[in-house]
Amino acid sequence: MSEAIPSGTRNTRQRSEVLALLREVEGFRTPQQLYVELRQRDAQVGLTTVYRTLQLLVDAGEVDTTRLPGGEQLFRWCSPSHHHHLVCRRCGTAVEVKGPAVERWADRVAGEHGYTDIDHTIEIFGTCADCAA
Amino acid sequence: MSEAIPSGTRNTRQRSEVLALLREVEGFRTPQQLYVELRQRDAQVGLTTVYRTLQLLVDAGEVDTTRLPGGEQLFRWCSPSHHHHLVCRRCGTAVEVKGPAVERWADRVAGEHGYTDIDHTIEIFGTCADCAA
DNA sequence: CTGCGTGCAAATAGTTTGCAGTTCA
DNA sequence: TGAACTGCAAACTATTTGCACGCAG
Repeated sequence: MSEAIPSGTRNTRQRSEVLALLREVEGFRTPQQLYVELRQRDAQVGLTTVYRTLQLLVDAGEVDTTRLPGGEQLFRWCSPSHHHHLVCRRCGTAVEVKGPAVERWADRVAGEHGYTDIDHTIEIFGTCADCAA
Repeated sequence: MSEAIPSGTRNTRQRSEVLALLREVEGFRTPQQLYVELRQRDAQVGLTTVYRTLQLLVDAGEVDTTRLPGGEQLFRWCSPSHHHHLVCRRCGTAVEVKGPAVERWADRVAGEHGYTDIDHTIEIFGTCADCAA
């Protein structure tokens, strides 16, 4: 039932807690934030485990990761299709956005310069309507 | 003559060394790399000073900064106009690219979702022709 | 002169790892 | 049962800061 836990790994209480939280929140979170939120809901999970679980999920392609301009890692439960994010720099709420034209632009530009094995990062940061209020 | 050092600050040997190196190299560098390269050319500059000088230059808008997927900060001497980078993930060589259409897309998307005070990050990573050889 | 700049060493912050004890399959 | 998992504490990495001294203006 609690599918989502990568196969070949164990389904532990801690992992379920992390997964459950990730699926509930709507934006990106740092491992530290997740740790705090877990404690608030009385979920007994160590910070180390939060980090390890997140890494596990990233490897399994079940969560999406990016970085704050300041350098901390952010994680978010994420739909599998390729897209980018519009992230509130205050509360972390994120909106998934698509931009097929942008993808094409990136590939074209890279190709024109002789670059191969292209990958790209597009993040839009702003203050969401709620936080701006 | 060695203009480029932000006004209101002193023109020291160390700052000139950092600036000179930045202007010579063509790609992004981490503070640590710059520090090593400076020592190799017998420029006596402390790591702390490298960090402080880079911060100074970023504040003055004279260098451009971004992050490696791993999280370390990268700095590059950079032309003043707004643009993005196509960075070789192997050697750090970077090409400045412009994409007015992308800028507009980012602003429009953000606005549609009620976000304000927009900023964006667009980085394209790839392997340059030389490194692919 | 005089205060900004420098560099060492120590402090931080985020993240990772070693290891002994615990737990799932 | 026994390998995988957990969590504490310690290790690490990148970066920042405190402070006494030095040099630019």
